[in-house]
Amino acid sequence: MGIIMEFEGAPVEGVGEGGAAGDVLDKIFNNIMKSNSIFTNRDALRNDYIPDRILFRDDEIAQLGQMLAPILRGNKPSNIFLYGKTGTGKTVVAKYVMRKLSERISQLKLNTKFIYVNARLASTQYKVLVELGSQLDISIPFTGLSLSEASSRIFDKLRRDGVNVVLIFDEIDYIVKNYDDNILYELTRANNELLGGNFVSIVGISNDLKFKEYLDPRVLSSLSEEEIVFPPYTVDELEAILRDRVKLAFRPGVVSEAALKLCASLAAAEHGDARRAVDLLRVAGELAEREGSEEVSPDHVTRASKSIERDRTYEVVRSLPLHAKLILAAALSAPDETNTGRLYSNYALMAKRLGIEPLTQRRISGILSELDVLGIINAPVVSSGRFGRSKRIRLAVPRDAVARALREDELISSIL
DNA sequence: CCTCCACTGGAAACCTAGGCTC
DNA sequence: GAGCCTAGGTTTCCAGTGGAGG
Repeated sequence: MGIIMEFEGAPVEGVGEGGAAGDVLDKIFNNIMKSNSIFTNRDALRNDYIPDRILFRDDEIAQLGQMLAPILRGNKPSNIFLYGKTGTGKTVVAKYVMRKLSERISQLKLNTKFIYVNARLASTQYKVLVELGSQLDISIPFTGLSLSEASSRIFDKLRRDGVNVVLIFDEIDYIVKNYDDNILYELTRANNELLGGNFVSIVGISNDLKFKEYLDPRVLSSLSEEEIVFPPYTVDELEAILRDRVKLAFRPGVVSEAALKLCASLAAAEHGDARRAVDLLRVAGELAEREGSEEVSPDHVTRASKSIERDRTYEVVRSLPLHAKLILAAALSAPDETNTGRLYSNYALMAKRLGIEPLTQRRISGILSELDVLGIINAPVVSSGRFGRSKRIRLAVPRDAVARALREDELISSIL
């Protein structure tokens, strides 16, 4: 297994072989080592950071704590369902409560484990079970087993070891929409199989408020025995949250009041998304630091906002499967707006030129819908009357970011 | 009000990689 | 090691459809 090195941010230019390179590197390293970094604790701005106190979520924390408290007596808590839009604190609250409870559990020497699985990363039912297994030290081959075989291996092990599990299942809507709710059924059913007082409880987290409509009624009734709804943050709340993080992450006085307010209002415009607010702050800070600025200004925030979008696009496109990339390559070389048929023939041509067998139009239509969901393209179905019905396709992200990510792929870069 | 295009999107069949059984 | 099984991706088949132009 190789080591993949990733460089974040702007490429370092002018570093070649020979004498000058050392000087450049020395300069970079010295800058980093200088103790007067504007950051004091950059980690406090990472999006997996869980602060010691979470603002404006006291009720939700209390509710979740209350619902999960039975595990301290070794009893099974209800299955719980958390929902609210992105960046409303669902994940952070869940992880926070999980951390606090874990402390108690280890004091009491209870055999209960918390497991966190994100369904966007473990994107198929089978992968969810593999992930679940790996966190419980049960090795499940990445293919070859049936879902029920894989889940009974997990249950067997839990029963043998007498382990209770609270599964925090983030972005649970992802698997349910793409497949059906088999594993959810398997998992909620687990308690009947696990005799002897063991339990598996699920804390499901969803961004999609309508997600429940996709669920089988049997699963729904057992999955959402309890629910907590997370409202979006207001601008004032976002400001307070940022102010809190600024204290943790930056040297005093570095972040200007105007910059902070701008972060808050930009994020508030996107349905009160705290994650976005903190991301903006972090990237703005990194920009400021890289430029050797002593202050994070509103200008840094504005530029951060653009750079975040580019980075996201770049990351998403880069990790796409080959044919999805080819479709984007075809879309890049097409006019701004096109439709399925035209894009398909363009794509098929490119594929053949690369010696790749093109997928069928039916499949491409499906991939286009997936790209639409990812937000890379915009592809609503429109009817042009006599001229048929098709997807109206246009890129929804900056062209240059897509192009940069595609050029990374050796095969595709050869025809761009 | 009807027609008919260029697809869409559901359903089923098929393919592949890999584990399991004997 | 042959033969069987499954999940997930793809192909095949096809009925269904919104609305501009007649």
